[in-house]
Amino acid sequence: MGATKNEIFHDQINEEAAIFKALGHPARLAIVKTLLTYKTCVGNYLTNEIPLAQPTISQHLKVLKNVGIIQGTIEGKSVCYCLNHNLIERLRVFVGDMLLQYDLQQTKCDC
Amino acid sequence: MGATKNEIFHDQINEEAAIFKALGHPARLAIVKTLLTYKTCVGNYLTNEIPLAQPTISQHLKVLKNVGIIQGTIEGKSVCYCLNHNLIERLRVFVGDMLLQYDLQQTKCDC
DNA sequence: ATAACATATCGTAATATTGCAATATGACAA
DNA sequence: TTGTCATATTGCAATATTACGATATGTTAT
Repeated sequence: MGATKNEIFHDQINEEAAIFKALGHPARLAIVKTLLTYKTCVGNYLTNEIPLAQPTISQHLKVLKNVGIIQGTIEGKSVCYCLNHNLIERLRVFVGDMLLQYDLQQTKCDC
Repeated sequence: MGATKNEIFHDQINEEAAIFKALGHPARLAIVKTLLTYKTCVGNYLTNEIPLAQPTISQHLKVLKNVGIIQGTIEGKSVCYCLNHNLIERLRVFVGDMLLQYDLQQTKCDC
C-alpha cells in the first residue's frame, strides 16, 4: 500500500495521469506559465521569482524534465529551460479529445 | 516542510494546479474517462470495472468531488455520478489559454 | 589558482497520498 | 424488522512528496 498501483492501468492512462500530476503543483505550474510568458528560455530567473529555496525549484524542474514537459540546455554557467514541443502537443491532443468527447455527450446527464 | 506552500502562489494558480492534481492519478483519470464514455451516469460500475477496493474508489471519487470535477446524486441505493459542467469549461478555458499562448510564442525557443 | 556564480545532489524532517480491512450508514425488499 | 445492496467513513500501514540546509559540481572571471 501507499504507492499507486500503476500495473492495473493502461500505459496511456498512466502517462496522461503523469503529465497531469506534474502540472498539479503550483510551483511547477508557475514554472510552465513562466516559460509560456518569456518566449526566451529562463534560467535562475525562476529561483528569484518563486519564493522557494533553490534546491526546491531545482527539484520541481527535475520533475517537469522527467515527465518531458520541459527541457534544459546548459548555457555557460546557467541552464536554459524551455517547453518540450512534443509533450505540449500530446497534451493538446489528449485534453482536446477529452473535451470533444464531452461536447458530443452532453445532452444526457440528468443528475 | 512537507506540505505544499500554497500561500505563496496566486489563487488562480492554486486552483488550476488542484484540478491538474486531481486528474493526476490513473484511477481518477479512468473514472473521468468512464464518465466521458457512458453519457448516462455510473454508479458502482466503477467499483466493478477498476480493480481497486471499494473504499479506495470511494476515496478517489471524493477527491474528484472536492475539486468539483464530478458531482453525485443519490439515486435509490446507488449514487449517480456525472461530470460537472462548470469545471469542465474552466479546464477548457485555462488549458486552451495555455496552448494558445504556446502557439503565439513558438518561433523563439533556441535551446 | 582562486573567487564567484548557477545549478544539482544528498540527507532528512514534516506532511500527504494511496490502499485496504473493518465497520458504519442509508435505502430498498421480503 | 431483518437482510441485502451500494456507498461512505474510520483507522492504519506503506510509500511518496515537499521543502530546505549543507554540500558538490561545473563554468566563467580575475
